[in-house]
Amino acid sequence: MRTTSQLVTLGMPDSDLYNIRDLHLFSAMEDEHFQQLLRASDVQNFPPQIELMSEGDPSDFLHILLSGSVDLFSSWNERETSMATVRPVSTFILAATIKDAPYLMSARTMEKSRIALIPSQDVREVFDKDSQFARALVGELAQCYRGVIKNTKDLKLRTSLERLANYLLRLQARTGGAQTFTLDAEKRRLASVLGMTSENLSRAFKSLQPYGVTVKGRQITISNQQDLEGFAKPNPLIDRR
Amino acid sequence: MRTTSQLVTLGMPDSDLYNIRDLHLFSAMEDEHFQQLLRASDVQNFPPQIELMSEGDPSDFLHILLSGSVDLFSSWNERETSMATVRPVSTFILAATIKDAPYLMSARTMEKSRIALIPSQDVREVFDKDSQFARALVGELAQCYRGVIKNTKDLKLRTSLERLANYLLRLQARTGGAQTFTLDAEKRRLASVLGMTSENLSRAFKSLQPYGVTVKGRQITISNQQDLEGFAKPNPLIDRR
DNA sequence: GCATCCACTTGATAAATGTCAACTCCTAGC
DNA sequence: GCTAGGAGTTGACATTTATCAAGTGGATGC
Repeated sequence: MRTTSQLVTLGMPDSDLYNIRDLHLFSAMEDEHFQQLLRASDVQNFPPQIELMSEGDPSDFLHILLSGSVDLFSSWNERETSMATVRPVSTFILAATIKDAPYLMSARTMEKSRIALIPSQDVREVFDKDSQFARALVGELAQCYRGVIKNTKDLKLRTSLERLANYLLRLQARTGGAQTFTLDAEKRRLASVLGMTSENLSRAFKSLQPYGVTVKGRQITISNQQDLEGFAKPNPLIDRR
Repeated sequence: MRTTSQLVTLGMPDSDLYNIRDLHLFSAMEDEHFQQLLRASDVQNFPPQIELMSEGDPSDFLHILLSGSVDLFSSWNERETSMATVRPVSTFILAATIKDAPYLMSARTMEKSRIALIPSQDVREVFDKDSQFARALVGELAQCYRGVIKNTKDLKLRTSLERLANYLLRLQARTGGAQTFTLDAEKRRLASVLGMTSENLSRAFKSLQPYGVTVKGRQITISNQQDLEGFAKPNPLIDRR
């Protein structure tokens, strides 16, 4: 009987293995299949600002971000927008891998990042023979789908100011709920994520001052929680992530 | 051995059964499991403009639209937006059913509609024991996910005029590619789907006249395909549906 | 055939958002 | 410490989009 710890012989540090195995996506699958995935896979370190893939490329690898952070973005007609931020430990471009379809988004490292690459071919093979893995994929994809739907509601139902206010409330909750917390990205990226320009974001922060929002560099303080929530009107069907 | 045609005893017309069984989602699953789903299910006819579910409701039933059409929409803070149109034969609110989570969207019939309702509980039970069904779910959800991502790119990267132009090109392709074709919904719904107001849509149609678009009621004519495509710059990573 | 209704359109105006250019301020590197 | 570069900000202005109010026109019903 093999155990996960023996897989260290594959050249991947134990901690990486455990982190991956602990992902909901991989936790229930058969050990042998998990090993098949890892045998074929590769862990690489990337410097910041490296483009990992371009939209339209064939999806050769399922990516798992082990440390660092990755920006998923998309372009059309000389314009570019940030679609999402990937934080460790999680997979990305799962749907393209499964459907054997081209990537819909490009990806670049935002900081020094450690990424496991699993050949899409192997993911699909294991998907065909490991029904526990297939079931985990269903949960993962349903979750992703609902996340994107929430994002669409945010975009279509709210102004940029309202999106910012709700973003701050979500970030605050995610980082522990303290009055003061720190933005997790450059402001220009935040602007792009929220679907606005840097200039507009800058002004939006000012417009939130009357609701008790103070900005100092990347540090945000919400001095009047009630006030901001009264304006933002957060809604679990949009904001619970 | 039971065959699908014997299921007529369940009270559902043969044609409905075949239509459902033919959906990619149900085509590979075991017959016995398919029967379990149908035994518990119910087919109902709804008049137009009936609200089938409200966002936030627990997801008690997987819905399958057999005929008619359904509008999926969402509200926040007195505002409302159309998220998608369901056309037969297809399922909707699959992700909520699978995750046993509240609906993220509301649904209403746009015309007289025939809908099969399968208790979510049964869908999840069959999902647990039928791995072919689980695999089909993966494909379906990945497809849905990619669809919403494309929609997000459309919203974030294009102006409303560009969205309309590309929408017309997609609709034209979907309805056979002829120069003249017919809008499949009221203009005010189309406006909402495209994330704009009726008034703005009306003006947008006018702005497309120089590119050879003529509008007469619901009938659209694209007299200069090249010209319109030159403006719309359709892209498979956004527009191929 | 006429009245009514309702989707759609149009015009005037306001609000939201983007663009461009100049400027501030911080920081990395020498 | 000084300088260069870049993120962020600000102001002036343009564009896009929404809002409100008043039409128009086609379909329906009596």
